[in-house]
Amino acid sequence: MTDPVAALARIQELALLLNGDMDEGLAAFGLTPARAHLVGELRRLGPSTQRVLSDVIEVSPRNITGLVDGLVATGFVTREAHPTDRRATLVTLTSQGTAVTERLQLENDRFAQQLFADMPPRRLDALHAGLGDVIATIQALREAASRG
Amino acid sequence: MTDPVAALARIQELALLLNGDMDEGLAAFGLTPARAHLVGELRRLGPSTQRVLSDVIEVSPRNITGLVDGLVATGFVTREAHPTDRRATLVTLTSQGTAVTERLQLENDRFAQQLFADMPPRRLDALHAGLGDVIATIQALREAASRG
DNA sequence: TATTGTTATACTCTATAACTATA
DNA sequence: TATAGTTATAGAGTATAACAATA
Repeated sequence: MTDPVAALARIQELALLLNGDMDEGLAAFGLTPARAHLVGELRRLGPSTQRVLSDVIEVSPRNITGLVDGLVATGFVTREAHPTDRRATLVTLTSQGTAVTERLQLENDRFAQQLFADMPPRRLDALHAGLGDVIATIQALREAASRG
Repeated sequence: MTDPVAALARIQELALLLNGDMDEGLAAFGLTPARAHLVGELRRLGPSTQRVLSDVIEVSPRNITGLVDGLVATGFVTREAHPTDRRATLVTLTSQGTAVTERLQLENDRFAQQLFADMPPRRLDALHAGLGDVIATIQALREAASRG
């Protein structure tokens, strides 16, 4: 009989560990967490206006200006003229930016393999299912809360 | 047959969700994550010098000065004279600080109950065990990496 | 008029380095 | 000489508000 509080504590401990590792990994590539987030969305979306990035990342337009400034200075992205709207700029991954995001993805996948290499498939299935339940429950609780 | 990459992705998604919820919860009590961490250690350790807090939280002494400044300004802690070392100050939780940390603890526990209320005990056990394995594996990988 | 992105301003978290007061 | 905590300085992430250029 596992104590729910102990189970949550384990999730929280794991979140902390992964966060630390992730931030270190990003720093090794010259990225901060916030900039990596932006670069990741850019990879998913393709060239995007700052306005779109602001909506997707859920951060103020002013903040996007700062993040893009940093990424331009470190060579991950460029600002290009928008073809039809002269108010807007298109933020575009450089080849370096693309290469780094791809390597990050590969590292992440390799880490996943390492992490579960010794876990029996049954146990991995159970873990995956349990995590899915927890995520679903959190989302349900959120919706209930937001509906009042 | 669960894909390890999918399992890691779920852990990362969950970490993100919990982080967001946690930060919101703290903000509702007037605490930032960094200040909440300090207050939590203070609860665990009792009145402590800034030097000790710097070591425990693993953050520069200068940063502790800033965090304590903020917590003093918002009424969570006080700076008291150290009884024997006149260079040092003892950071002490106020009654408000104590009350808030206790409420945070209660909320966390209540959240854990809610989160797992509908999960069968077997499944909770499996999740708990799987998480323990993952944490142990990460720590082992870290040690291996730090030994070169 | 509404929208895009900027400048202006401010707060938090983080760091290193130099300095003061004490040990 | 070493330690505790500060001031000085700097960079990153976050926010709101005012403003320019453009739609």
